[in-house]
Amino acid sequence: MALKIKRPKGTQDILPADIPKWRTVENLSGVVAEQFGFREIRTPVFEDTGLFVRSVGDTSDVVTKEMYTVSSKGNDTFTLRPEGTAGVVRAMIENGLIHEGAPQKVYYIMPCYRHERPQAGRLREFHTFGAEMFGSSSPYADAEMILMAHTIFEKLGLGGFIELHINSIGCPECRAKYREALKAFFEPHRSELCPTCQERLDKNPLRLLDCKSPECKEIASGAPVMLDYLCSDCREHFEQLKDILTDYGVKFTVDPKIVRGLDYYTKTVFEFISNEIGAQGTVCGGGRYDNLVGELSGAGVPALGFGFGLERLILTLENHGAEFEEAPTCDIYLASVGEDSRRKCALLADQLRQSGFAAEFDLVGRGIKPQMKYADKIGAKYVCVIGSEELESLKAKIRNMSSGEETPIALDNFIDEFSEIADPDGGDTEPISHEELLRLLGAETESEKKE
RNA sequence: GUGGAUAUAGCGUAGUUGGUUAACGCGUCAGAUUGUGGUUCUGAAGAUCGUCGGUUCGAGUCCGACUAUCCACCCCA
Repeated sequence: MALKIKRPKGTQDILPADIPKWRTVENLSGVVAEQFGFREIRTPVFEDTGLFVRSVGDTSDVVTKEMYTVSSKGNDTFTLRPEGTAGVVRAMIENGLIHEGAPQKVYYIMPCYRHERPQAGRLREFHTFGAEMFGSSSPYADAEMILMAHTIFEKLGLGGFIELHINSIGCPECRAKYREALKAFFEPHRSELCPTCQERLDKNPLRLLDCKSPECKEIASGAPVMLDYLCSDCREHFEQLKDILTDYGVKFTVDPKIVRGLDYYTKTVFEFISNEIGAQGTVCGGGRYDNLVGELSGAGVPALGFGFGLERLILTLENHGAEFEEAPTCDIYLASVGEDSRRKCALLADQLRQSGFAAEFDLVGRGIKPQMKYADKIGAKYVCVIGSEELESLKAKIRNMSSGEETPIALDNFIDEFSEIADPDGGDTEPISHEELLRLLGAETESEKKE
């Protein structure tokens, strides 16, 4: 009986046909990040459990019920990272990079893991693009991060479909005052709140604000607003940020309900929201976390960052009819008739590849006609049939599969002659470069505007 | 953890008020005169109808349980 092995719940296979859209998003994000002066960083998939408990917060849902934690030999416990920031901050501290010249700017693309019930736009293994900046407390840094995310979405053609919401949750001082004000406001309504909100009232009153139960919403509608409690420093920071964004022409909505579920945020928090991919509309989230580096290392280094979910971004992209085609790679298919000719095809394919071409030949023992069909299906640019006649005369024909045109070619000078036929301009087989990709996408968005 | 929906060949679907060999499209494979693609035509392979149990002379079709998936709550990317 065949074993039925299924992929774990909440995971996804990314198939060859899906790769073009993934590469588009990954490459474009990387190009933009590097334009902003960010360099790529890669950190381990698992970290010491304590790192997440201390950074994400020991009362957060992520830490209390969504982590994949394993115990290692000995007494150590490790956790599959539920988000990217903590590990990156740890790496920056551990490798001394936070002491290099400020600002330090890094970006990353990494899988993350959270044990939740899967649904549209929510997986147990998901991929994030993230960027973090260390050493600047200027609101220009906040704007820089937001502008960078904004630029990526614009370049992907999603400008009109993703909205930016921003808020400030203040520093520990003014937030503490606000928290007291919230408690004072909700306390009289305690019995009317939903059970989870009753708990929140004691543990994290801020979270009361984005409860979706109608009763809580109703009560919360009259609650005090964080923005009214900001200290002068935090208020000034937020005002400047709004001005800078306005200068950039980046549209935003001030949304006092954004509080974020990760404990390390201070001052600026923001989300980019797509309203067409189901209930999980937050494509991108981020903010400032000025105290996290200090809590983990003692060094007072202000920092901020953001992350977006590649799956959610791709969902948004697909919902707007963006098409991603697989680019055919095969330059030449060598069709064989019989074993002697197949041997010749195999050797020729090897030489072609060494000369930089993508070459294929029959590996399953098909007849000539099915081989032609196969060559057509994989999008081979050229086909050469090599049978007994060609082996004797040493002469064959190269067929251009899109035009049907045939050109004679000598088997004993195959590589050179094929290079001239297929490669008159001197080389086009390189994978697409970042610069090229950016140019292509830039050109596309411009032409779209004209239309 | 809590709700709701769904479960038929590799994929997408049809299967009327339960009735004999479960249908169609795509895909796969093979042919349509001698060694040649994209169209068309013909044919073939491929399904214990999610699993287990029940009702019935008879169940893909009704009932129950289980499992899985999806959607939503929650949370967040």
